[in-house]
Amino acid sequence: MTDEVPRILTVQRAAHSLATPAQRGEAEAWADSPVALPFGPFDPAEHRTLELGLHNWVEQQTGLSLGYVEQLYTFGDRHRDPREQAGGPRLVSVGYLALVRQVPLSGAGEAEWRNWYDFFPWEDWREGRPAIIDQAIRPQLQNWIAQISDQDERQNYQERLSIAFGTEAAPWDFERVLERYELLYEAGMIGEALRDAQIRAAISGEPAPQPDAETVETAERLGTPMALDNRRVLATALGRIRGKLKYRPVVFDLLPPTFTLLQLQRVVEALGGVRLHKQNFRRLVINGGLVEPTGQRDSQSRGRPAELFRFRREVLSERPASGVGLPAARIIG
Amino acid sequence: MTDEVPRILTVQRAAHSLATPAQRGEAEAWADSPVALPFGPFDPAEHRTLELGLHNWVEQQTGLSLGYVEQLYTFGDRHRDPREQAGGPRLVSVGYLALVRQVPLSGAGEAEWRNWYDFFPWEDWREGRPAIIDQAIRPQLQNWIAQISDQDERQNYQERLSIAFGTEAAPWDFERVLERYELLYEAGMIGEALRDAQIRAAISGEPAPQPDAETVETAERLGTPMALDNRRVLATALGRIRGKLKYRPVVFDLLPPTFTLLQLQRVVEALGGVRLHKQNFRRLVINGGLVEPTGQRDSQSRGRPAELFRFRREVLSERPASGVGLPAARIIG
DNA sequence: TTCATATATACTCATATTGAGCATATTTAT
DNA sequence: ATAAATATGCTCAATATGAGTATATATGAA
Repeated sequence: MTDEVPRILTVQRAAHSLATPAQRGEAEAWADSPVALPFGPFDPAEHRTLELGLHNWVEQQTGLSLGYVEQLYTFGDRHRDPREQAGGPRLVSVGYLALVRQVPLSGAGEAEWRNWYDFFPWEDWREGRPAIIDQAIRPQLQNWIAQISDQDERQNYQERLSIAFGTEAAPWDFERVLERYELLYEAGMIGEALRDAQIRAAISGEPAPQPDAETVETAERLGTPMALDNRRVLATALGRIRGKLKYRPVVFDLLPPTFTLLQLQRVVEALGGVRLHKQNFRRLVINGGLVEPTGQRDSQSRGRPAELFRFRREVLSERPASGVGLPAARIIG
Repeated sequence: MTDEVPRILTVQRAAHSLATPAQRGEAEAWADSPVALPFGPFDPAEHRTLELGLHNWVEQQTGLSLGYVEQLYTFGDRHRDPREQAGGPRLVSVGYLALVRQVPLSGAGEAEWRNWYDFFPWEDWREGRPAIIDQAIRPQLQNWIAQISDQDERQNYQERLSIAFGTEAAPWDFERVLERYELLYEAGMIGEALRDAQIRAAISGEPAPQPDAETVETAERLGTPMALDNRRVLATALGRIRGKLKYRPVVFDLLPPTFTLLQLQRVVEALGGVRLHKQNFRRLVINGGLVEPTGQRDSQSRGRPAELFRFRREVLSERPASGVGLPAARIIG
């Protein structure tokens, strides 16, 4: 986080992952989306666990030491990397989500912090419902679904649309980041979808599809494309972290040891993509025992100085993780 | 589920996973825990996605067609399989959780349905707090922690104990299945821990450790051991499904198309390992729009016949997934 | 010095949700 | 006819949540 911008660490191109220089050259020809998530090969001989491999790799490449680390998902679909179709190896990636305080990068030099919402412009509701949703996303998705010939399939997509993007009756669910991304991809509205169509055509020798101007323009408005399926991985991460925000104290790894409640709130808001009610947020974290006052106050700010708080680790052993999961141990007749 | 018993599908031994007959023979010598989760090698050439590989494999081996499927976790630690230390290949497993209605098994014949709580006797609180917790688990864990020499490490384990098994003040958290299992393993109280110690000694040529009688007896009371780290995988699954119970309608894949509310409640209770308040459960699922009445009634039962309900799919598009995740789309000043 | 503005903090109040129990309805077994 | 078992309906207190009002304490400009 810097100011109120949630950032992700990106590297410049995917080509590093490839084993041989020959493959690398081949990849660069296709790499019209040079922005990628940091990654590295897993070396079974060297790394005792997957997570240690991750730590080592990130430390070495970026100088960062990771705080909270959580395994996200393992991606193994064919054609995640179009080179596979041309006889390349099958790529299976184990994605991790890690939270770090932003620091200057000392790594190989191609790493960069980028605004998370550059990749998902429709996910940031802090300034209100993003206009692009009703201007482009909903109508174009609706059109795309309408022209599906198979009745069952059409109905299925209609339901997915309702679930992912909400309806009049149903609100927007901030955790369904992946569902939204996948719909946009399948509808061919996302940059990666256009790119992958080109690649498939090139490989199979068919003529390259020519998307019309509106399609291209929409794709550009729908954020920065990434290498391979990295944006899907990133969508998974955003959904996951949003899901955890409220019932596991994960955000504290993004804050200094002491902080004001407004700072804390801003981090939560940035990740959640929503504005929260300030007084209620205060009540929640204080009464919930998540933080405790230090007695010191912050001097930097404009108005009345805010008290500095710290995270209360004890909360971990005090209350069950899920605010509303299964009921606490109680036996009822 | 049969009656009120949640069941998992097991196969008879782990040896099938091995590539060559030679390795297989070697494995059988070590396989003193023949109960394993069903599994199979992933064949990149044949399987378009990991999940399709899973479906094919299970269908072919057991005749089951899977309903709800969810990726659990990818396990890649060294020495998940002790053979690795003797130069065997590194094993990385992608675990999946699938829900199916119990049907007769038509597969290779070694598959079997087993009570989930045979492997985690301390997780089933439906008949009250399991006695083993206070008779054996807590005191022996406490002893083990007390004899740790390093101060920081001891304190860390003490905190993990509080979080995993609760304290006077803090209730038992039904979702922390994995944390509990891992503590028991690290403390050497679980069958697999004893087995792995033997294997490590055999490989390194050291004399085999001789656990005392109490240790062996406790391990036996702590449930059936499984091959490799399969019980850890299973613990992950139980924790995951418990976490999802309350805010995603996953249980319906374990029920027939229509069911009584008590049937539904029994399934939730079996997985959660708790008894629930009947009237409140009814209120929850009806008012929550999860189910709708069919107008028909059940005739089998003893007392007043219960109405048959069905799952309301529409609920998926009506309300945000998380009962209490991030707030619904609302912008507040 | 004074006041407008910004921020922090405290408190109120209506509404919704949850935990627990009581009461009634409808069936089967004896 | 009655006891036992189960289903269903309703109440009530406690707690949590959403939204707002009120007060406190700082900065910066007039």
